[in-house]
Amino acid sequence: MFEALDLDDPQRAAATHGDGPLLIVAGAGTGKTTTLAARVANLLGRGVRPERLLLLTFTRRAAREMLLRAETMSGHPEAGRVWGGTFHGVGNRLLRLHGRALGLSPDFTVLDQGDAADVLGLLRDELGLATGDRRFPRKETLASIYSRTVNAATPLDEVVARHYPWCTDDVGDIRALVTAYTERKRRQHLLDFDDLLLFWRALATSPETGPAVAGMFEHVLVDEYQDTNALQADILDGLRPPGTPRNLTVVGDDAQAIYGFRAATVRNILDFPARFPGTTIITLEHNHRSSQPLLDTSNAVIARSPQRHPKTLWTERTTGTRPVLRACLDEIGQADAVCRAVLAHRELGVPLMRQAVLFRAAHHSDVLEVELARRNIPFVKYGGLRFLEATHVKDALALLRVLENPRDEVAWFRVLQLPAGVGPATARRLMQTIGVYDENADPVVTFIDSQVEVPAGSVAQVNQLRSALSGCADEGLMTPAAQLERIRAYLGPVLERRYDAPAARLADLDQLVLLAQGYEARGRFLAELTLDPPASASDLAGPPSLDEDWLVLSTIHSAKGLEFDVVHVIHASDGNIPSDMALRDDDEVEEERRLLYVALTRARHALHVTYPQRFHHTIRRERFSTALVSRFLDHDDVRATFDVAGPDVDVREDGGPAVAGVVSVDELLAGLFGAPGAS
DNA sequence: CACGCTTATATTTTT
DNA sequence: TATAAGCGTG
Repeated sequence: MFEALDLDDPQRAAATHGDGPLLIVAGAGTGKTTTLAARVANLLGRGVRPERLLLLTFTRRAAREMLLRAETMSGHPEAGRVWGGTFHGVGNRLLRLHGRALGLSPDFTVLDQGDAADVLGLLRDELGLATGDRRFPRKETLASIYSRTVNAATPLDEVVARHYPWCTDDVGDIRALVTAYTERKRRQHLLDFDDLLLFWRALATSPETGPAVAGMFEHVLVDEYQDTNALQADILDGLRPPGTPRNLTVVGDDAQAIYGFRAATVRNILDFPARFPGTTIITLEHNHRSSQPLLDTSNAVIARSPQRHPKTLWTERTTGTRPVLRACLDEIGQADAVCRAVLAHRELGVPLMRQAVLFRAAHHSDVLEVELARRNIPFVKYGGLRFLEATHVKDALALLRVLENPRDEVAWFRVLQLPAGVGPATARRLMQTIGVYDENADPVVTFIDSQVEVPAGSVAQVNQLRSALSGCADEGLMTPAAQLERIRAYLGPVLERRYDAPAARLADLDQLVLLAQGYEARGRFLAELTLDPPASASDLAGPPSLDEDWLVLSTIHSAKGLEFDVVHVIHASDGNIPSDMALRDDDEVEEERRLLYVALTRARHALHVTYPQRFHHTIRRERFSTALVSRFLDHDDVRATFDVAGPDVDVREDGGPAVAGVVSVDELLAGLFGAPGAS
């Protein structure tokens, strides 16, 4: 079955490898997705039951795509029954099945990073840490400190000293806070992202449950291994029963490690052969993606990385256009240059969907997005979408969460403050009254049935909340979507009271109802939404138009593993790549270099790298600074691989307004040919 | 005690 | 930009 598949020799060796640990060191564009999918297909072909296979990927989307390909390759219709997903997603499923042995209730609530920060914020108040004369770290910072400590498996003092030095004096308080946080999560059946990994490891390593869990899987395959952390490595270690062959396959590229901020460590790849004796190592160096001129640039950039596992990528596609490095006057000039290049490639036959604009931080595309909208160039943006972080979306989900887990304190705290006139103090008192903290109480029923004491002006609104909850709780047969419809009806007036323009927010709630369609169980919907939130506006609303073409905008992180015919990297200036925020030590700077490398290696045929020579600070509006090209590109040998272009002086001169005549002609033409309603 | 106002402040990347 | 903390008012 593999003969038809067009694998090169090392790929085939990896796909058909028998039992025992296998490390595939796969350079960018060397077809690791194909190889991994082929290996899954091969295992299925050898008679391994799909449900005895575990495929761990970085995103759920990656798992889906890989299993789809495996299904096509193998002609095996059951690849869908393979256990596939992220570490967190699989941990969630396993813990709902087997968590009872660890004292977990199977209907625990999963907290995302924001929820975790909210819990920490509540405790921060309760412990009186915010009221001192000293500033205490913000709840978001506290959540990062906690998460980093857990994932890096490093003592708190060290993490704080190294990554949060300004919090050194607060370590004692942070420690007390974390103790309270852990205790509260346990009492309220809450698991944060890190708990999913911690409990999974506990499940896998416990003498009681370990053998059963380890026995579930005959083969385990892990993608993007360079971006896993110490905790995840421990989990893999515990995932095979002692004395059986370690049928563990990991794929990764140390040159593409970009999740150090999440405590990922390249040690996992480097130490793999030592940790799993008898490891077979296969290196993929044959690049099937990029033309040689683009590889020359990528190779030159990564060659300066000091801690590199040396690899020489090569390709048969020795011809092709050279990449372009373009300095622009300012962000407007950059947006203009990108639009022109995008349209020029489209004229040459590259659809917008095969082109991507990549950037370091989500807000780097703001100016470009305005320009694209102005020119009627459709696009979807990946990364940086904060749909689930919007207050009104959190409110709706909090109502659902209260119904699912009546002990969920943060959800109650949010829900009870929805009626006007009820603030933090009243909410806290109500939570005591209805028994949120009482293991044997049913707070939802108590709240609905008993007359609780609230401020006189709030009675009517509290009754509306009561009736909304009872409307959802009454019927056990109501689907999550139907419950959300009821919640939306309740929240309508609340949003109208609170916001000037409630329409857009109500539309978000409609999206939420749509996302819930097809789910039978409320708990499952909540957990999956948390673990796999919509990654782009198109995930929510569907593509801009079904028969239309659209440009991809993405953070570099979210573009990991993807490829495009044409890639435009923007804001390639020092301060953005590398980010000013990531200059604390050499390790951080090197991670930024690899980030640029990841961006460059997404391109198949053409690559445009641009940077504005002057850009405005979004914070202090009046100020702008002069930017230099990224330090990773500012070397003669790197520049030599580019065609270098200067600013587009015909667009703007020294920051003045665009030439009036050009604009009015464009507007005239847009009026004649543009879509109805477009200016 | 809630809420609307002001001022200071810190900003990346994501499961 | 958006959140947190502080202050005055009802």
